[in-house]
Amino acid sequence: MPMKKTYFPERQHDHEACILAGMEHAEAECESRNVRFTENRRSVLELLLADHRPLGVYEIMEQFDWKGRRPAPSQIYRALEFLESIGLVHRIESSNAYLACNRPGRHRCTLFLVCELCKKVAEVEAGRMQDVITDLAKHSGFELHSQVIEARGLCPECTHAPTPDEAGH
Amino acid sequence: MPMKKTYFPERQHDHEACILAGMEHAEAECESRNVRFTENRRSVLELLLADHRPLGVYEIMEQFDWKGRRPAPSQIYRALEFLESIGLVHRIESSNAYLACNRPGRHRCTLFLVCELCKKVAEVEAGRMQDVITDLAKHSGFELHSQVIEARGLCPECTHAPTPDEAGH
DNA sequence: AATCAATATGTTATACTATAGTATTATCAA
DNA sequence: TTGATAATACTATAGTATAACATATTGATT
Repeated sequence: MPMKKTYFPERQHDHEACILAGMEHAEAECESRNVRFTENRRSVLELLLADHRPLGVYEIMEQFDWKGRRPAPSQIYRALEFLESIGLVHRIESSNAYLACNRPGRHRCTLFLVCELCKKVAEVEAGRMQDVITDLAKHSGFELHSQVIEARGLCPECTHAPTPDEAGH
Repeated sequence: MPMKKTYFPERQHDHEACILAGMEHAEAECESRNVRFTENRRSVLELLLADHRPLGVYEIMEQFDWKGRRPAPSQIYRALEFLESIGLVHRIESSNAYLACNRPGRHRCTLFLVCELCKKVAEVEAGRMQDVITDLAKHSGFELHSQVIEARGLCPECTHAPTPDEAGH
């Protein structure tokens, strides 16, 4: 019987390394696209990478303490828009919140598995779904620009032992 | 070559009959579930049925003129929550807006095709996608509760002739 | 170095979306 | 008629998002 692959971040993964890798990838991505990876954008991405949950803009604002100042919402939105445009951040529509991409550049189409308890999100390659949507759109004469595919439910850990401790994180 | 089926409401369909059918179905649905189809709920559904676009809560509030009073947001939200819970209304996550169900009780799983220009929405049966999601969730040890599948792009009419007239509706 | 265009930020204001909480009213069954 | 349940009315507030305009930074060009 094959081991199940959860796609959710492992409880004991090296989170420091995980953040670092994310920042390094971002660095490289900006360089290769010849766009600027400014302090603003860097700070927002760092905050998002620090968590495997999507954060609302006001959560980001609260944690954002860049040189003692408080950023206005538009600052955050601008950074998010930029990060999203180059695939470093995803917006989770059903949560109105933003998630640092965990698998940069690897997915043709992504299904997000959103845990309703601990809020963690897994990104799953969903090429098969992309094909079905493309097909259905074509048959409807619909010119497809983008799609949103999100599943809501309980992650493996929360299914098994949904404790306040897990939920609290 | 087979005729394309758009799933979008036909320009010349009998809209009066369409609204009436929606209200009658709602009536029957509430009766069979033994829940109350109150004035509040009725009014909100009527407003949604009058349009094949999803409406924001504040759009609904503006149009809502029940006995001269102005409802508070929570009134509308309560009606929407009720209508959604029995499948008469869908929430379109990527628009933060609400749509009267066009094909009540007919779909196992729905893909929404959202036109970014005229805002009309088509509901397409997406059983194949449900199967794929169920499968992916199972392999991730994810307990699936619900899913959101929305495509954004241009409807057949707007693809062909995107005029202000069409967009304006 | 000085200039210019393009990009990004700072700031203020405002609009839109959503929920909490409490009091009151309507409905219906016992 | 009383009591339980469901629904509404109302007030307040929290959270999400954009517009508009001024300023500053960057980097290319002269």
